Amino acid sequence: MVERYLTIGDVARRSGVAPSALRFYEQRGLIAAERSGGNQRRYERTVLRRVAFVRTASRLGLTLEQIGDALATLPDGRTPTAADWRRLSRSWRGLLDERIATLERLRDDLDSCIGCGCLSLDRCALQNPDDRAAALGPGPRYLEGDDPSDVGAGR
Amino acid sequence: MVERYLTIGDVARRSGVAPSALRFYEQRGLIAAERSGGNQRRYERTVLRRVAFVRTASRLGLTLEQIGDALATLPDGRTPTAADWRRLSRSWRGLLDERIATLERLRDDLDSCIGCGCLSLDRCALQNPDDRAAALGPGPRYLEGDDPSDVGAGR
DNA sequence: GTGAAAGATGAAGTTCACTTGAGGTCAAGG
DNA sequence: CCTTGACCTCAAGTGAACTTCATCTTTCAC
Repeated sequence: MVERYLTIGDVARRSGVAPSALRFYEQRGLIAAERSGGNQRRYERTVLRRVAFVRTASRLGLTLEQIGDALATLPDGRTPTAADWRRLSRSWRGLLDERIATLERLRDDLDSCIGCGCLSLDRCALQNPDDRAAALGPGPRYLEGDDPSDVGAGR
Repeated sequence: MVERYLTIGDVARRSGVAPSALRFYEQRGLIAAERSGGNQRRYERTVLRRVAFVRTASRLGLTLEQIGDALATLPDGRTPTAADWRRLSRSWRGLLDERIATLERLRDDLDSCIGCGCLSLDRCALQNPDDRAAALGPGPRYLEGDDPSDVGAGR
C-alpha cells in the first residue's frame, strides 16, 4: 500500500513543479492541502492530476486565473472523474486551433513580405494589426487584453 | 515635399506605437533620434521601418534583446536596404515553423488525451515536458527555463 | 533524543515590456 | 504675448508567474 498523503516535496518531485510554485498555486486557490499536526501540507494524490491540469493549461497559454475558473467548474463534493477532466481539456482544443491558425496566417504574410522586403506600414500584411486580439502566445496581454478599439488603433 | 523629420507624435500615429514605448525602445537601443534645439526627438523616416521590424518581431515572440541583436547586424553607415530587411525577416521563418509544429504536436496529444481523459503524469503525452525547451510562446521562462534534469523529474 | 533535511511564513525580488505620474519645457496658433 | 497641447526626464508602478530570503518549526532516521 502506498502512503495516503504526499508531502509538498513528494508532489514537487512527482509533478516537476517547485514547492514554491505549489504554495503559490495554493495561494491562488488552484490546489488545496490538508495540514499535518505540525502545520505541514499533506496532499491527496488527486492533487497530482490537478497540478498536471494546471501545468498543461499553462503551457497552452492560459492565465492562472482562467485555469482557476475552469477548475471551479469541477464537482464540489467528489473527486473528479476522467469524464470531468475530459470536459475541461476539450475546451482547449478551440484555443489551440485558433492559435495555430493565427501563426499560419502570420507565416504566410511573412512569406509574401520576404518577397518584397518591405515591412511597409501602409501595405504590409504583417503590419496589419487587425487580428492582434487573436494573438499568439502565452502572454495574457495577447489572449484577452485590450478591447478592439484599443487594438485596432494601435492604441 | 514632405517634412524631413518626424516628431515622436508623428511616429506614434504612423506606427501605432505609443510615445512612451518609443522612448522605451530608444532606451533599449532599438531606435534612435536626433534632437531639436529644444531637446525634442526628431526622427528620420527610416525609423518607421525599424519600428515596424521591432513590432513584428515582437509579435513573433522575440524579446527586445533578441530584436536588438538582430538590428545590430544591420549595416552601420548606410540606411538599410530592402535586402537587409529581407535577410532579417527570413530568420523568423524557422522560428515560426517551429512554433507551429510545437502547437500542432500539442494539439494532437490533446486529441489522444481527450480520448482517455487521463492527464496522467506517467503516461500522458501532454504531460511529457521533453520539448519544453522548444516552447511555445513569448515567455522567456519557456524559451530558456529549466535544465533538463529538473524538467525530466516531472514525469 | 537529536541533528540534518524538509517545511512553514511573509515580504521582497525577478523578468518583460511597457505605462503612469510628477514636475517642468517647447512650439505654434490666435 | 499667451495659452494650450505636445514633449521632456526620471522614478515608480503594472501584472503574470514565480523565486528568493530570512527566520523559525517539524519530521524522521539513526
